[in-house]
This record gives sequence, C-alpha cells and structure tokens, in this order.
Amino acid sequence: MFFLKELPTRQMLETYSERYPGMNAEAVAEALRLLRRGSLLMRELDAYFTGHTLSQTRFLVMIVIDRELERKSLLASEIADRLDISRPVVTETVKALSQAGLLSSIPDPEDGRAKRITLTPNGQAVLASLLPGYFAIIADFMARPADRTG
Amino acid sequence: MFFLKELPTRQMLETYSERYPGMNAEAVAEALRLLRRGSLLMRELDAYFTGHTLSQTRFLVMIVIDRELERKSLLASEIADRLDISRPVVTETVKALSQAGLLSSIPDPEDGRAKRITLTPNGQAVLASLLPGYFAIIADFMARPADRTG
DNA sequence: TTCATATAGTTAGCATCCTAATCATAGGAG
DNA sequence: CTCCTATGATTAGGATGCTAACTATATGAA
Repeated sequence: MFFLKELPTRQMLETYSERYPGMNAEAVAEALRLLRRGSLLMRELDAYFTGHTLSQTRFLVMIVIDRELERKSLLASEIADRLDISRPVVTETVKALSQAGLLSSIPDPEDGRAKRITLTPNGQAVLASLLPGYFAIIADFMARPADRTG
Repeated sequence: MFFLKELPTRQMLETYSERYPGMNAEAVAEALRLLRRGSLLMRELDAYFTGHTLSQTRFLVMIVIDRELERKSLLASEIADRLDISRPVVTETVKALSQAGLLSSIPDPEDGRAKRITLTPNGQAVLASLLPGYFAIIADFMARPADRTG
C-alpha cells in the first residue's frame, strides 16, 4: 500500500529533477498517481471483503479455482503460482477457508504429497454472492475522476 | 498487494458480464490492470528499500519531512495525515528511524502532548543517497510496456 | 476553577504477508 | 533397489499494517 496523500507538485518534482539529473519528472508523477490510485482501490476492496469475513487473498483464491474451465480443483502450488503469493500464505488461506466450509481439500490420489483443493457448493454460493458487490465497487471507483478518487 | 498473475481474459469477463448484468467488463479489466501494475511497482520499490535496511513507509516518512518548505519538523499526527497511515504505524516507524539515527524527535515546547520530528543530517544524507536509485527504478518501470511489467 | 470533551501519542492484540528451514513423497541415475 | 535431487506442503519466526483501548495534555463552557 502506498498512501502518500498529497502527491508532489509538478514544481517539487522539477526541483528534485534539478538535484537528480537522471530523473524523469513526468514518469515519476505518473508512477505516483498509479500507486496512489491502486492503493485506494485496494483499500476499498479490502474493506468490502473484511465486511464479509473475507480478505482480498481469500477471495482471489476462490476466484482462481472457480475460473478453471477444465478442472474442478487446483493444487496449493498452482494457486500460489496463479496469484503470485508465497506458499505459506496459500496453506494458511486454504486452512481458513476450509474451516469456514468454503473450500475442501482432498489428498491427490496420484501424488502423495499434493492436495486437491476445490470450492464447496457453499463456497461457490458465497463467491457468487460477492461478485456483484465487487464489480459495483470497481465500476464506481473507475467512474470517479482520478483526482477525486481519494 | 494484488498479484493475480493472469488477469481474466476478455472472454472470461464477458462471461461474468452475462451472469452479472450490472458489471462493466471494460472498467473491471482496467481496474485489474491498475492493481496488478501498481502492485508490481510497489514490489520493486519494496525490494529496493529492503536492500537498504529501510521500507517504503520509512522512506516516505523521511520524504514528507524533507519536503516541508517552511518547517523543519512535523508532528507524528501530521505525518499520519500526509501519508494516510495509522498513528501507531507512525509511532513505530519514528522509533525505528530514530534508533537508526535518521530522525530525531523533541518534545514540542508549545504542546506537552506533541513531539517534533525532524530529519537528522545523517537522515538527510541517507535520503539523498536513496533518491537517485528510487527514481531510476520508477523510470525503468514506467518505460517498460504495461504487458511486460511483470 | 472545574469538569467534559478533544487531541497527541502509545500500547496491546490481531491479521497478513514474507523468507528460511523442515518433512514427506517422487522420480531418475546408477 | 538405492540414493540424490526436485517438488508439494507446512512450520517457525519476523516485518508491517490495522483497530481499540489507554495515558497525558489541552481547551472551552459552566
């Protein structure tokens, strides 16, 4: 998260730019807007999931399983790959979601080390119930002018 | 952080769009690109600061003090406001930076509750030494095409 | 002056993420 | 078959963020 509220003014960046000749003031300004805007959207989504006893990561874990077309299950390592998060986080997230009855994991019959993780019917229902609100937050956020996003 | 690696294809979003009529597929696609790109840049910056015994937040705390034009010091609450982070985080960050000799905080003579936090000369030097690399990472990142950012 | 309320900062406790180390199974070279 | 290495998953420990509750000081109304 990057929440610098008042981004540097153009003039401040020019000043830095004189001190640090290699720097590209326009690229920096654009990057800071990107970071700020992304963080604000993330904060809104986090609040949404927290309000539903979930988290961004737990939601995304369910999403990547749900969106598999030819398979019903993923291995923990596959989830970690698709989400670009560390494996311990997957372990912990799957444990929590399983306890909540949203996922189930069964030993892989073809690989004694692996577990196949699937959405339970309840998990599918919860995911389906969350998506409209998720899309609504995004649509609302993207419709706001960038400088009014915060 | 939001690290969904393979963003949904246009077709998948269309499919969701049929299931969830309120959703704006284009806005969602753009939002996901924003989140992914922002997260990747943040990850690169985090790695940079970690490699210099710092963190994004510690760096930003120094930045907002440094960029005050008319004042040399800020209160913890002012830092929290400018960075949009919680006060306990400021407390902890200032403590760590003070122990590292980069900040100093003295009791405010006009308000017995407050502390005035300033950059030490060493803090200014460290900040100055970090900025070129910081700007270089940003410039490099922004120069890469968006679909090759990861 | 006195008390209620607001504000500055800290502490405590929780959530979430990471890396490094560990355990168990797979799979291939010999 | 046996051993070495690779891979799936977990555990342990640390960093960083948050909210809620607390302490101390300030401020203003009665």
